[in-house]
Amino acid sequence: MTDGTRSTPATLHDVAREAGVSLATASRALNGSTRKVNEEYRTRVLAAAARLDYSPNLSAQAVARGASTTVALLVADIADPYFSSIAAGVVAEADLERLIVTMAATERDPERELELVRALRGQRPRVMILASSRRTDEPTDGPLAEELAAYERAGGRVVLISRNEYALRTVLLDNRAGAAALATALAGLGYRRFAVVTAGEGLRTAGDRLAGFRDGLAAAGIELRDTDVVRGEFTRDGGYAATTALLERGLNGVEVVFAVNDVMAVGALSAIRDAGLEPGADLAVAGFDDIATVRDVTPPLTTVRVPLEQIGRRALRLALDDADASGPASPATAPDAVPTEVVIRASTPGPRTR
Amino acid sequence: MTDGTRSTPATLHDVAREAGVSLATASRALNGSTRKVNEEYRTRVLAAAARLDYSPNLSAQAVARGASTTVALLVADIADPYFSSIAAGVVAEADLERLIVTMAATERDPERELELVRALRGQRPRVMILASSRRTDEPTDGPLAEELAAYERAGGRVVLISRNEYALRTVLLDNRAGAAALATALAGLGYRRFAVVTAGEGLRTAGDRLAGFRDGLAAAGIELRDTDVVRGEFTRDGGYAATTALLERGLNGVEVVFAVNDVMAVGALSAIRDAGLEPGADLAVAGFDDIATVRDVTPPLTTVRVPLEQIGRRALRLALDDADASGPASPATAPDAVPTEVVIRASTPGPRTR
DNA sequence: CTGTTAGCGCATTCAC
DNA sequence: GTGAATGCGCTAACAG
Repeated sequence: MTDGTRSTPATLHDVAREAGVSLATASRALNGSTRKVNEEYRTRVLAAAARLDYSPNLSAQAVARGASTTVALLVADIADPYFSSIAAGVVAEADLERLIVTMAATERDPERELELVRALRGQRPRVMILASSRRTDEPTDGPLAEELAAYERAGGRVVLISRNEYALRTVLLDNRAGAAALATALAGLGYRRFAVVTAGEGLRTAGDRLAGFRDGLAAAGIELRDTDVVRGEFTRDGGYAATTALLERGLNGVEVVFAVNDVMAVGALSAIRDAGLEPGADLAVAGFDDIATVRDVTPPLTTVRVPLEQIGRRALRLALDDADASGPASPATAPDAVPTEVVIRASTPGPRTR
Repeated sequence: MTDGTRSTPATLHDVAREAGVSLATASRALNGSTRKVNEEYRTRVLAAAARLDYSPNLSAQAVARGASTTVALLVADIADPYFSSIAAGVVAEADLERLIVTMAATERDPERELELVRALRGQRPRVMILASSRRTDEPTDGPLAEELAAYERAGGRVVLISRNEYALRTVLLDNRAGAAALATALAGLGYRRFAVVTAGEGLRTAGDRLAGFRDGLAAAGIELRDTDVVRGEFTRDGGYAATTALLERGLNGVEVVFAVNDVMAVGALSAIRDAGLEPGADLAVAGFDDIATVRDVTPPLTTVRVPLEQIGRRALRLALDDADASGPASPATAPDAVPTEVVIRASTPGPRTR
């Protein structure tokens, strides 16, 4: 029961007094490196701490130690399965290191992102992970770069996910190669006329995937017409709207549409169905990411698998493992890209035999 | 460029010296309440801070002020859309208050939850939000309750989401009434034979929804047979497995299956389809939560809408708004439950006319 | 308004 | 091993 007795939390000082030992001893018993304190005192301190409901003040520890136990994570949208899966990975790995994760959402707004980086930097997090989307028009020497550099100079470690236009640690996701492989696979299935549903210009990820898809088609001797590239927001509704626009304009022979991520692809599926057509049969659909739900839509979605949770884990590891302060990896020693894999499902049954 | 020059972050002290003012003045110029410092000094301090890339140390501020700017959020599984939507709401609302959210995942393990609460308490968060699932066998005077009580006694505010078996602030989600309304609606559609896919015993939310569904059926003069209640994990795969078991056992006339949450329902849809049946037509399906994806599955899922993001926002507001330290609301003044709404979609077309 | 000073809670030197 | 003292970065009285 929480009665009205509002008191301040017990401090280490209180514990020391209660146990009849010095502050230093209490500190050592509760945290100090490996056992250096008499077993008797030790148990007395622990008992006192339990009795007083003592909980070490992490802020105070951080100040005294000059180092926090925090990891900052920036994503574009927490409710988006792409980001929440990455976040789950980061949190899981952080937990192993007894690190606490703080999370913020940029909503894909570069200014917000900058503000958040600034604010989060105040935490002096051990690591800062940026999973939020990078933009093509983003200068590598702008204020964000400045901020990140300052953070690193002060001993922080930043990890980018996906692209490494900055000279910073990066979990490389080869969007371009993945999309190319998808295009190759679809061409192998016999498709010849393609359309792409992508995000508005400016988003690196979307741009790379489109470019990669073009690469793959070109390798198969297929050209992607600019008029067959439609754009929408990088969301389910954006995919729905763009696909609807494509349909209204008239397919003109397009057999399959590639949406640059799965949430847009799912929107595409619904748009096709709402237009009275049958996804897969009348118009095939492929996505990218392999988020959990694409197995359960109808037809199950062909996509490019990206190990989202692992990416999150890897991002944290990357920052923690080279604690030798050797600085960010140079492009030459850049880590291998995370492996992606084309997964063909029923949404691309092969072109209709007529 | 981050060159090798690794330095410690600039401190307020540095800024003060650089600006040629006292520590106090620098502090006031950068944070101190409304303008009390000479405009000239003010700009000088700001300039110095910018020049030095100064970023206030939040930990130090927290220690000095005796109050943090942190909100701790506990969820069962970050990648689950139910929780990530709530989290998105919490983060969005926290952002308005310039509060930082720290997140942890209990993985539905009560022991983990306790550990996490203990660990998070060290942050001295202003608010602690528990969205992780409560269990029926959970004592209201166990160690978790103790821990939460201690936290509140020390001035913290905890908010529970869903159930209020504890005497703590709660965002009430009337799972029971929602499920009852769903049962009523389905009965109104003409269904007479029901099955339920639920989680293993012990989860409050699952239990309440099952009970409510029973209530609703009973009101319609329909009995739910115990043999028509199948259990699985509280996940998509759990729903899939349980439904598969139900199908293998034989439907025996069951017309519609209610899965106690949408992720399980989505699994049910796939299980039905994989068994060679047509969801909706051969076996209707209903879920609970109205997560984003259920509009895009086939057939679109009948469910009970729960304003997940709003719940997250409301949880934070609840904790912040009664900063008058009046303590947790008594049951009598408990806040209204969040409104839920039955949403009938194509997955429950009404019983087959044979 | 500004500067000086005393803490905040804790880790960690340094003597004992 | 243990305790006393110093300092981490910052805020908040407290005097000027």
